Amino acid sequence: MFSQAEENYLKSIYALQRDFHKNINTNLIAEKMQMKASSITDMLKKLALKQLVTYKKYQGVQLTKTGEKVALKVIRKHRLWEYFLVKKLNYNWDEVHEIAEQLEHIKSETLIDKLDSFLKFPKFDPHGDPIPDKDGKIMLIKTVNLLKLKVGQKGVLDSLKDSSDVFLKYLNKKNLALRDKIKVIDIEPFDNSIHIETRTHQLVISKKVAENLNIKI
Amino acid sequence: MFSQAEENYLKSIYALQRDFHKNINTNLIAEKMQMKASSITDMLKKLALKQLVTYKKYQGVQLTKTGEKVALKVIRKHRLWEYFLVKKLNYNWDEVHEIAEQLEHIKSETLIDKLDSFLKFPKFDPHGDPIPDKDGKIMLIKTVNLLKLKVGQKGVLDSLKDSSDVFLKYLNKKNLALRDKIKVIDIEPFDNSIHIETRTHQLVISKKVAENLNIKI
DNA sequence: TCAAAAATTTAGCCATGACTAAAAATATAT
DNA sequence: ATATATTTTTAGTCATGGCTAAATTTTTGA
Repeated sequence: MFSQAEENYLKSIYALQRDFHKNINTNLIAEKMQMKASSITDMLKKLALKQLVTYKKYQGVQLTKTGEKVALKVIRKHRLWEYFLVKKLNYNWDEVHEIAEQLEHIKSETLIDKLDSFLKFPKFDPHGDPIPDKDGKIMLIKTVNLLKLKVGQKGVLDSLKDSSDVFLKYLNKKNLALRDKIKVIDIEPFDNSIHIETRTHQLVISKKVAENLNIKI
Repeated sequence: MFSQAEENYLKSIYALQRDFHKNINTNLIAEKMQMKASSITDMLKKLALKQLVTYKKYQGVQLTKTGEKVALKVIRKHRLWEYFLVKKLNYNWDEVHEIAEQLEHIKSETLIDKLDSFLKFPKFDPHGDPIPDKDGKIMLIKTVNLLKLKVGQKGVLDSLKDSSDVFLKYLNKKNLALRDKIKVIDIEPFDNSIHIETRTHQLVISKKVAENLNIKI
């Protein structure tokens, strides 16, 4: 139906839309996908022709209803495969992204629902992200990033903005895991670094780290 | 490392070599892969450059040691994924080929060995074909095709030459399964059709069917 | 408001891997 | 032995999806 390249564009645009809630521009997509802006323009024209995005020259893009449905299907596949890799094949959460990037493009009408059933219909992937159901319905948990908390406030680490292996390895090293209770002890005005406390230990994290931690209050 | 296209060529050449035990020519590959001979020539040149086959113009090809190793890795992946699809996701044996054709190209140093371990190191795929181990060693079972049996001779249906879904559905319909005991009751000289008997029933199969059934005596 | 900067698009190129049609080499049959 | 048939290769085309460099449009700031 759609090529791997097309699916990857839709997925990226979907993610950017969720983060920025506005028309997504060429450079943003280029940066996210680590490609050149001219390549993006080319593809946006093709996606527009196929009615997967609405695109007006120089005005950025938006997914159409169809485009969003396709994106959600790819995301569903990605997250179910990640769950499979971690829960059944004993991978660590920081090892599965690359492989799931490939598996998400396997074409079959039935495969992903059978996998879903085999896995007993998990609701969240190993990074805390919700898995869309077979109708593309996705459970949106309300979270804020840790930067928004004030001194003394508490919350639970729910999911991550960045799920790259470097970031995941950082969290491993610092002994931070999903579902950990986190309390803000102090905020350093000079560099916005944050002193936090968990059930087991205390540590200082940088602004950059904090903005990638989604907290449920 | 290698593209899907390259891997598919190597796999096809491997299969043809196993069937014909000689240099494999362009047309044979073209027919097996359902492509035009000119496309085959193009790719053979590329594979030769990468030392995956030895190729002399107009003389056909042979896999090199490396080429064979790559082919066996792809076959290992294909068969393990087929086993997974049938045993874990409850697919029927006639539904898994297409999906495994895609899954066999997933790139990862560790995935297939973890899958192998998860599946408890199966030795045969759902069509009775041996699964190469992680060193590419493959168990070769000595079989003959059913055409070779004489009236009165008995054997066990071990595996299939053709594993296409049409043929598998035929076997389902006729109630023939791997490991069935088969006895030749009569051979019709006019069209070489064969009257056979299993533990449960009798039937007549055509020459074409018979030559695709591998029998262990 | 308008010149410079930034963002975006266009034009043209490249690799991969398919194709057709024509040319060349090999095999076959009288 | 050689003409014909068959097989294989070559040459040139196409689609996909990247790229660079240049042109164009939009945004920004004095």
